[in-house]
Amino acid sequence: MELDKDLKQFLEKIMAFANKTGIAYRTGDIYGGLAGFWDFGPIGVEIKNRIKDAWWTEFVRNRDDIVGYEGAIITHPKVWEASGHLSSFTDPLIFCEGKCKKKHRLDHLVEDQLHIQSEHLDLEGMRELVLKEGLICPECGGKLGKPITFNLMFKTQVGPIQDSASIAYLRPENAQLIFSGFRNVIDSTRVKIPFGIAQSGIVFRNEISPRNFLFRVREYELMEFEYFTDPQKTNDCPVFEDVTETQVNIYSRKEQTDKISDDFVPMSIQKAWDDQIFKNKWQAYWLATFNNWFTDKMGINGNKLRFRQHLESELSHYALDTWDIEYQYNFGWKELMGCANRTQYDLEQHQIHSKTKLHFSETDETGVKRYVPYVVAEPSVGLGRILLTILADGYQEETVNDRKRVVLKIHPSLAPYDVAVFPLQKKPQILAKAQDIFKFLRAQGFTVNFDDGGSIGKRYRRHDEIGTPFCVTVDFGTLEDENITIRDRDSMQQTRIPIEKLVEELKNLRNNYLAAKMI
RNA sequence: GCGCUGAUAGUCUAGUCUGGUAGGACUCCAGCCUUCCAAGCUGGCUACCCGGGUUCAAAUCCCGGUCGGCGCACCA
Repeated sequence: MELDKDLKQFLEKIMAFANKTGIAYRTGDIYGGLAGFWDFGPIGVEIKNRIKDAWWTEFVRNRDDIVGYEGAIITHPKVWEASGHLSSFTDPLIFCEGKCKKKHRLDHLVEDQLHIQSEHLDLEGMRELVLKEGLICPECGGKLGKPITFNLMFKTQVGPIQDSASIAYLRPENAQLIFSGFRNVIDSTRVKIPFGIAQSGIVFRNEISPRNFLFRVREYELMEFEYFTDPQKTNDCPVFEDVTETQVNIYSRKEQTDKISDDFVPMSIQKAWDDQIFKNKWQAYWLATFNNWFTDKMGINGNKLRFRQHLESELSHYALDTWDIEYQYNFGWKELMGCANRTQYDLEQHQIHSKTKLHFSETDETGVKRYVPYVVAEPSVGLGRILLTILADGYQEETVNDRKRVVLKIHPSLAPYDVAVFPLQKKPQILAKAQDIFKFLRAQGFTVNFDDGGSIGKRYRRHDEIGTPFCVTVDFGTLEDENITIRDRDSMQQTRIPIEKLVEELKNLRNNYLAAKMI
């Protein structure tokens, strides 16, 4: 059976599937749900934790140049003042109640139509002007409604007294915790430039319109790091060789604005660098490294990934150049990961606002050198988006014996269970033997599920659906010869091996999963 | 946030127009049977998104809200 993943309904199918299998549910479901917020169920939390662990292992534990950090969710308000988030995100808006229903910046309307400065007016002041001066919608001449203040940040108060001094914000990104904690990290550890500081944590954004299941949400876990270099050596990337051969799909500004080519171009990282498509070598390195991590460790189809450069008009206030790695969802090519070159902007801002020196000192042959480090790359990826991508990419429907088989073909290292153990029959000796193997595998560090419910076929299907890569079945023969059957999720092939080789075999199968798939 | 549209068990759905005992399939649970790919039989659990209104009577009609989808807008 061919499953058309481009269909508009595909994501709804994934949502129903995730709900049914215990991956994700609407939060407060019994009360009707809350838009933009999701709970993760028993299966979802396992997959999620494995993705997170894979990220941390790859980019923190297994690297000499990146250290970890974990900042507070409710953040010192000055942090957002310094970063520019506070001033950039309190736009007063007003809606047209006439024909066009469009939204307008109220401060701009007041300035344009009345030619007065709006800077010192609050929302109420501007509202009075609208009524007094009879301002109308500049689009269609319709009546204007009640104005609102739009801020992307969730606000809260700290302590029992509610006044302006008690206002604090839930962080909309982890990055500012890293920047505001930068001084402490360089003072308390022996990091050497170039290096990165990584953080995985929950962030909050009061999105106007949450959409597409786990894709656009108001609370999510962001895994990101800031990679700092000497501002004079932003292109000194000694590990660039590791990625030069990597083949990626490039969708640069040129492809997006040229009428002639409005499609991405496949090429190697080396060629992209030679053709000056990237402005910074480290940024190219990190994008390529993540591309490989998505395909090799997350098992995501590389043909559905592309590198899209932000247009000038899209760039954030702090960014010199930003590239997204996009995935081709059924609802279009959308950002899976962003990687901005944030320059020295943030550290310099915090240096000014905090009156604390945020420079790095190092000694070389020419003497002592001091500088504010330069963030060449900030690879930033939402955990929920990876989970969604893995579900969308791995969900398959096949026809087996005229019946539908739903199988989640996710990388074995991300599956909620490493292996399931079944007794072929509920006979006491077989049950006991299966229990022994179950306990043995668990003691060996595998995440194991024991299932003796219903028929053997039903158990295989149940585990196909949640992505369990291997099932081990104990039968009468096992009692005689100590052999069991390993059944492979994707191919449904069965192999009979001795119990003593089981652990080794499971590890081999898991480690060679992608290579075996290629053949 | 605006416009259009929808919401019935864990899942898929019938019933809504035309108000009158909410039905089926799959899943799940128990039992029997069977024993390497969702087999069969019997039994069981579980639902009209929420709040008002109209009515003798509302899943059904009306109003408001919530949540989803699509489009627009938004996405530093």
